[in-house]
Amino acid sequence: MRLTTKGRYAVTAMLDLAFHSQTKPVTLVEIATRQTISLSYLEQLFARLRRAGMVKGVRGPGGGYTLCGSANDINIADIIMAVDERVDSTKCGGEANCQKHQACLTHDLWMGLSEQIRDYLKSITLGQLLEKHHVQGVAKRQEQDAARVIEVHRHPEANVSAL
Amino acid sequence: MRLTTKGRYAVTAMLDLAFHSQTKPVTLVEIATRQTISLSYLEQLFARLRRAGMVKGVRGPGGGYTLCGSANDINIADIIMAVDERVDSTKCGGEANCQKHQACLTHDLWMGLSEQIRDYLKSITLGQLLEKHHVQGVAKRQEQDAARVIEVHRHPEANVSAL
DNA sequence: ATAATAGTTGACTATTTTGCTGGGTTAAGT
DNA sequence: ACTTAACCCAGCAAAATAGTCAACTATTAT
Repeated sequence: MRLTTKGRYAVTAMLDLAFHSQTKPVTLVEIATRQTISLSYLEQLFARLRRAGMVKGVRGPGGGYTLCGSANDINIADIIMAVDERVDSTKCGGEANCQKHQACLTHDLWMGLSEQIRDYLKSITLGQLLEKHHVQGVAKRQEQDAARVIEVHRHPEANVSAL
Repeated sequence: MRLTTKGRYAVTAMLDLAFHSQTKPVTLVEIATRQTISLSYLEQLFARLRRAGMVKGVRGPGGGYTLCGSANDINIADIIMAVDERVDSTKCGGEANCQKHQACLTHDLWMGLSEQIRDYLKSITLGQLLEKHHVQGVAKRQEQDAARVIEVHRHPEANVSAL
């Protein structure tokens, strides 16, 4: 399991998609502008995500991408692995032909850790993240509201609508 | 929090160090040969680890590196962050000047996830990994012993010492 | 039919990271 | 003095990352 900016881009885009594709397909152009990711880079990422069966492309006017299935059925580990292009990740790929015992020991340790991380990310779904964020968002808005109440007392003209 | 091969090298080297520096300092040459990492790359990694206060260098003959403190006090997240050279990691670095609300929302989501991963890795120490591995190692050896018993019955000449 | 939309593909470039080489200098033990 | 090692650089080649460009194909609204 590797965590790079590439995976972050993919997760971010999928989050955006999950958030906006409730009613209609979302175009990559929208995601690109919202998330400030280059369109063509998104195209590459979504090509992999589509091949992994996580999103579905809808052609023609009004088209775009939608999630395949519910946001609650899509976990973070799968997204990252879909775009990450697994490359053996070890020099002695689990083979028994590795003479260097010590190397294999620590190598085993790392693999175990990596697996733990993967399991962990597998237990987190897009739906959970959105849900969690929703809660946080509400909390944050409440904070801001409270701050605005205080602020209004000093600068009554600053009472702008925040959303 | 990023997980790359660089971090893996660092964790691997630290595991090796924790395992072998019980009595005396361990030279980078030893680690390099055991873990098949280039000496100069190790030097770079250990320069950072030293600056982070995780290892102590001892010069001169009989010198090498030792852990600063117990293996139970060194967690994985700190090792990775020490070598990883934090580079802002976000375009709108938490600033309030980011107009793109939507971008910040999903960005927040990712940051939250990243933090969860970091907390998770912070909860795992070198000592725990070594301990865990020790248990696994014993179990694996027992498996192999059992397999050898079976094997001996078929090919008595294959009774080589495995360790 | 045809134009518009939008995905598909592949090649191509710039930048960054990675892993490594080799040259030193400095401190400490013999 | 001499050796052993940490320590410190400057640079470098290969790979990965991030992004670009352009031609192409499939779908659908009109």
